[in-house]
Amino acid sequence: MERIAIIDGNSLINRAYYAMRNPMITKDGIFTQGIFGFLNMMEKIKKDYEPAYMVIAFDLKAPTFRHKAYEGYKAGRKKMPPELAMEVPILKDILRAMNIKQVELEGFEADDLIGTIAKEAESCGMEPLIITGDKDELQLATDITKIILTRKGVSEFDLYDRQAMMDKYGFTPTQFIDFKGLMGDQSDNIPGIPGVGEKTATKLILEYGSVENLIANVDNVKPKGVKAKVEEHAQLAMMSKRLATINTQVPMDIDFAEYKLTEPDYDALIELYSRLEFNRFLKKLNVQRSGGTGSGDPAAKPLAVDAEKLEKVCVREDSQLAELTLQGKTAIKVFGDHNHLDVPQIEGVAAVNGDTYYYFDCRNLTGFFDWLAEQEISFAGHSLKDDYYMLLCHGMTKFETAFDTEVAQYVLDSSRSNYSLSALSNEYLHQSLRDEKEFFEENGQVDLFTDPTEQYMTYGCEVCGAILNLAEAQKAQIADQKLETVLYEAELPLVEVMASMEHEGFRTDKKILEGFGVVLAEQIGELTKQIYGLAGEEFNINSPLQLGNILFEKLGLPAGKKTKRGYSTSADILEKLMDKHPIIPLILEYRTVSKLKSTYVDGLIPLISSTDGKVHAHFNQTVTTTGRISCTEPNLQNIPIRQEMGRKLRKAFIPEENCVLVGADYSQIELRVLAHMSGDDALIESFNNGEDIHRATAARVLGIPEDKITLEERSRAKAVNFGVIYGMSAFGLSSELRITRKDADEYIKAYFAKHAAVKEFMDEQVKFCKANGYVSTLLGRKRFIKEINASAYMVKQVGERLAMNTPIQGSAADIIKLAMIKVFRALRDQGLRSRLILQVHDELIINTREEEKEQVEKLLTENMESAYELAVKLKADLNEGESWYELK
DNA sequence: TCCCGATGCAA
DNA sequence: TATTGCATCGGGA
Repeated sequence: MERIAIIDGNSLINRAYYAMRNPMITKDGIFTQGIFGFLNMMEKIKKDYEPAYMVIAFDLKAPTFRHKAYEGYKAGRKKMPPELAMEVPILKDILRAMNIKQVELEGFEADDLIGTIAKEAESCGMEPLIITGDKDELQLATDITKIILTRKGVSEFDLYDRQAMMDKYGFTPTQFIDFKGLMGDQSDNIPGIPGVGEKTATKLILEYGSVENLIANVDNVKPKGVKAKVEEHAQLAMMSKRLATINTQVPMDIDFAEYKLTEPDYDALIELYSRLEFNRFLKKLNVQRSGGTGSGDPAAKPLAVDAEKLEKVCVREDSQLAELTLQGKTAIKVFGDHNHLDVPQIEGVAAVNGDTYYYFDCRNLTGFFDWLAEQEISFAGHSLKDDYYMLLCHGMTKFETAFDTEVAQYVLDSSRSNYSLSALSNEYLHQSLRDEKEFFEENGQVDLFTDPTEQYMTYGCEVCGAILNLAEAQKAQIADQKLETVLYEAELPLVEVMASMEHEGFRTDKKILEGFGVVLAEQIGELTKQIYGLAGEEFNINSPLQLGNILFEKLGLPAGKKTKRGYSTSADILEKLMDKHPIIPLILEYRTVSKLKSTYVDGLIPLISSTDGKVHAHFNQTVTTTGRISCTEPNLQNIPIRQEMGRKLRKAFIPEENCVLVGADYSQIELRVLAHMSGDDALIESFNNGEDIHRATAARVLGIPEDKITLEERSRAKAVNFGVIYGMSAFGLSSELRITRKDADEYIKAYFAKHAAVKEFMDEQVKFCKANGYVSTLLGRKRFIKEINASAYMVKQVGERLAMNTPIQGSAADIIKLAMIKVFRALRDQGLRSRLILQVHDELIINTREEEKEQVEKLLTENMESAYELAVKLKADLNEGESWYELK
């Protein structure tokens, strides 16, 4: 007889949720314990009973026929907590991915659907198994239909058929309904007969068999008290029985073929399990999937490396190194602290080369880094820059990059926020891999008293294995998507350059910063005093909330925009109030000064390494959606320059001894890229003639000669040029230029009239993106833009702007990355000691040995200008100085 | 303690 | 209601 498992979805997830002592929650804040318990229970049922069919019944919010019969039905039942309510839709997604049928029907409870299905199944010759935490469903038991009732949450269960039920309760499943009709049910707010409890109800049922029969023979009922109660509440008892009766005649279509258990949608399931961090289920899924016969799943092909089968060598003595040479591609993972303030300590290095896994215990080896530098190997890693950084700190200088799985994934999809090896391992390999923190939490923290070698060795092998397997999978996708150029020509060669820039660092004069800090502190004190005086009270000037209240409530200034919390106090609002009150300029001044002090003085000083007096910023290659680099701790890409007061900070950034700073910045790189990509004749001609591009734009749009263009007109044209790059709107331009929307609209029209090719280019980007879901840069870098086909107007508008901006910003990023690689290589090839230390989107800075200055200036300019050939010349402007301040 | 909104710095 | 970032602060969960 084929079994069909019929599961009470709401009941089971409720039980699971309350059974768990500790809440389960993912790092993204999704509660998962209900789902987890549910799935465990389901797995157990599958294993123990091997049903051929399965269906899950859910309740709907809509009122049922019981509510209509008795308005108090289920009144006062406490609602599902929101944490659990959030889990239900996710569970439903999982069931869908498992290809398990779900049923729900307006006007009926899950009980009724379950009863109806069970009855139908039985009549079709199946053996129904009902899985629930709800005792009421015991009434559905027959000689064939069995009820599995959860006990102690969901970890154990009892199985009842008709006989088991009679043994336990002494009456039949049907009598169970009569029993409830008499004693009622508090949880469903079924009244029953007041004063009749479990004892009396049991006695009455055993004697009279049913509620109807009891009422018919009420005269015989003893004792008198009970008789009176039954007489008085006969109607109530009948109604209670009706409420407690599960409807097995629900009008629903039952097609058992839909309930047949089949193969799940593995990819969907993996995605969901990954998101829910159900690593155990993930692992089980892998086993099922690879063990499955002929499902024809391409992802089930054998992995390149089986970490468990590698020969494992632990190198703890220098003598072992002497006998060892490595060649060719090597997966690597360096274990060390990622400290940028001091020399990072390296615990050990894991490496897979060929069929052998090596773990080098660096705490015991003295010649390891010299040895490693001599090996003719190319590295494959995940976030190799971090490994390189640590190795650079220990004397290695040259690296060959075979592959980086983090960078590769960034090239495949730059919109992700999580590039962790464990996430990618789940997605590509369907193997769970703990991240470093999880691993050491599970295996005991490393401390002074325990030898961590064993742990690092075990974990390193898993990591290196995953890297090699992941790399193979990614390479195929890189080829499919035609991303080879951007990956192999730009991103991978850049890894070493980024590591080197971090390692070199930027020398920073702490004394200058501290001196600046003192001056700023004095100014802040003075401004604070004056502001308090004008406000008539003391308050936190840094709090937009408090400041807004002072300005717009107490002083009664006209409020501009509102924010979610209150009045906007941003600079552009305050500037409009400049003449309205003397406190305004003081606030703006205070803002400027305190920004400088908190972010750029107080924030920067602790990041200066005491070892070498430099800041070693973190450059990140996988953060921006467009292909730019980003920079943190500190962010050297936003050091002030526009205002003189802030610009003075740059005096603290200085070259090393006997060195000078040499920098060069691309002139109008994004507009040049636009000229090239759009092929706009007017733009191209202006660039080729070496014209001032903003002045030339103004002249064309306004139809007057260049030499008649005023500074005001030039500055407007400049804003429009920026606007074009950003995918401008009339609204955006109008607020930027403080002109009416209509004027801005006309300006834009006039601009596009004179730059038809630009307009055409922009339209084409949007059109392409709508058709293909992505846009591309010069090197073929892609950015997927899901907003582009959104139904909401605003969202779609955003998508269109991204489609217009990304090819330009991204292509400029491509070009400077190529330039960085060329410059880095040129410095090395020419045997120079000068080093690239910073990139700021269109600018490169080299810490230059004085004696190498001319050579460096030449190679920097030349390599930047020849990085990529465009329809217009690339121009780089050179600067030099004794501090970053002087590079202007 | 962590997280988000507001703000402001850069290209 | 203009693109891409990061750091700081206040204030609330």
